[in-house]
Amino acid sequence: MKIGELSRATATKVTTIRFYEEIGLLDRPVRTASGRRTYVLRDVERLNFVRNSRRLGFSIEEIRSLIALASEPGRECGEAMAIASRHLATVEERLGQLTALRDELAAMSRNCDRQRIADCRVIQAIARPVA
Amino acid sequence: MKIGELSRATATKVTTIRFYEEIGLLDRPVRTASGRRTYVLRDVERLNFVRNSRRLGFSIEEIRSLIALASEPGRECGEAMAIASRHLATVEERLGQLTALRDELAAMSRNCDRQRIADCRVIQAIARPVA
DNA sequence: CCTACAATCTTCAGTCACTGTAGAAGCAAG
DNA sequence: CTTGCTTCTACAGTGACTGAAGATTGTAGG
Repeated sequence: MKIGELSRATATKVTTIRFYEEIGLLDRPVRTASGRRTYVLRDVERLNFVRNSRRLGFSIEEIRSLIALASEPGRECGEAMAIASRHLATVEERLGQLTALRDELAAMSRNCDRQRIADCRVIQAIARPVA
Repeated sequence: MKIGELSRATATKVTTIRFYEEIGLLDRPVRTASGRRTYVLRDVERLNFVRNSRRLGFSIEEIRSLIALASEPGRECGEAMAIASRHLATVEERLGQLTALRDELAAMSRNCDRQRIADCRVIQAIARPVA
């Protein structure tokens, strides 16, 4: 399996695959005589794991830890839980901030009825000093 | 007013103030004989405008546009509205994604009852191929 | 076999919005 | 005068990629 196939199989850009290898999220693959990377099923699985983790918002560092954990099937999974829970907490927090922000933006847009800039509620709302 | 005072007045790091000047969000201030930057009230207002915009998630480019608009009090504010509305739409979208993600993370954590890694629901959930 | 074109290779720079560092110089108080 | 704070410039680093330049290699059609 060549890099382009792995790319299509996982919906990941070729450059991103090489980048993941560079930073150690993927193992260095076997090369052909002419230097092309060749991959096997395990590489597809690993890359899917990485992509899913990123989609869920885990950082590269967190993914490194999750991979290390996943490779020790005998261990208890408390640490994996801890990583996921911490991440959930930051997502919850970000969600709260984003909701507040949405409300603020919505209020700005609602209150403005297309007057002149001098009276524009949007501009005024942004210009007022931070509380 | 020196840069340190402006920094305290707006809760903005000194390095960030210099950065905003560099990229043109703040005007180049008058310098003292020895080269120190001196600011006036208008600079505090401008910086507050920038900070508020960033807090609301507007990009540097959007802020550039908003500043340009704000400096033409006679114009109609439709364009400012458009920028805010577009931004609101992207925030709404991000909010939806983040909510879905939160639910997914929460489900992962809920279903895992601290078994061995080999059976860990968190690891399994991440490892499964993208739908 | 030749040619065209696609795929791959390495290396490096760019993105965004800052943040931090090093080393030098200015300034005020004790 | 010295101590310690602030400020100065210039540049490197962050995270997670993305893109481009320029060189090879592989492959399909003629």
